[in-house]
Amino acid sequence: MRTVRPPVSATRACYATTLRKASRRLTALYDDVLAPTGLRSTQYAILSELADGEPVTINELARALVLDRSGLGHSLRPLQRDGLVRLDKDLADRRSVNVTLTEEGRRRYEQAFVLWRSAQDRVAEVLGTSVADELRDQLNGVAEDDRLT
Amino acid sequence: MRTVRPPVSATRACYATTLRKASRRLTALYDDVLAPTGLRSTQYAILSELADGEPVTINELARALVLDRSGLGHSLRPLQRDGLVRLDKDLADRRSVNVTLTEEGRRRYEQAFVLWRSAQDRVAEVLGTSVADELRDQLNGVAEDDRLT
DNA sequence: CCCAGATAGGGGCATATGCCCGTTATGATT
DNA sequence: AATCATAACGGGCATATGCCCCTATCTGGG
Repeated sequence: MRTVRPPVSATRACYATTLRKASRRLTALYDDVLAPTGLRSTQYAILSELADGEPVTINELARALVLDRSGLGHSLRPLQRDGLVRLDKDLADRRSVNVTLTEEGRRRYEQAFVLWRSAQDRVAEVLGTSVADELRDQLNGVAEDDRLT
Repeated sequence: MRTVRPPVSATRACYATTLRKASRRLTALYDDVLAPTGLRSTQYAILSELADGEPVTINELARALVLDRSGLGHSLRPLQRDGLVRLDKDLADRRSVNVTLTEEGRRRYEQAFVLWRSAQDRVAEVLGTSVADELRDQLNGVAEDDRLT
């Protein structure tokens, strides 16, 4: 016996694939909006994580962003090269590297922040603020759920 | 004056960043589960989109997966190299390239399908089936929403 | 004090994604 | 039939991510 209604396509059934599709769609939107600053979504995310000013190690940053530590190291190179972040050996634990925003990095971040907000507004406008916020909060839960490992 | 409760971190506020974090978390889980097959999540997604057997062009595939056309072209190379998919010029429109699963590709897909289901079950078990399904359905909506462009 | 085990990164390699530009093939217009 | 706009790719380049292995440091027993 076959289902009456056509089953959803295989990729629409997969939790991970759906998440990646939605992620690509939204990332493209933010990338477009942020383009004038020369920053990409991921780069913006890194800068915003550093924006409070407290130095963080690569490991801490990776955990906060749910990123692979090595991968984050690579992603920091362009930012360091462009003078937006600084990497300093931690004096107390010389295995660690502290990442901080440079002045230039802060300027760039603040410039991007304005555009970022307009991207956020656009999403809230399309999905509805409460829907978007609830969705985001649920996804933060998924992102931080250690059982999903 | 400062806020009483610590504000959510900047990256937890961003719709796109949250989506990418959750996406990375879940993709890592699926990659782990699929590892024995030598397929990654994205590759599995491509194969599953081809699994119904009807040939699709690179463009159609890209749209279905919310992927950049050029990027998808690159992603197909490893699959073609490993003999899992075949690329043929469309006879009717020779600009187009039809992508189809090879026999080997189908075998691999079916092998991966079993593991994929266990990954799905794991997610459903952690989040709850109805929560996970609703979340996924909402995200499919986001992925397909042309207003988010 | 010394060593075994654990931890933080770096480097290399492979895939993932996207953008831009150039080429080829269609199709609609004149 | 010549023309021109459009569509589908391919190739090159840059960042995004992750994995694995190696090195430099810590750290907690002996």
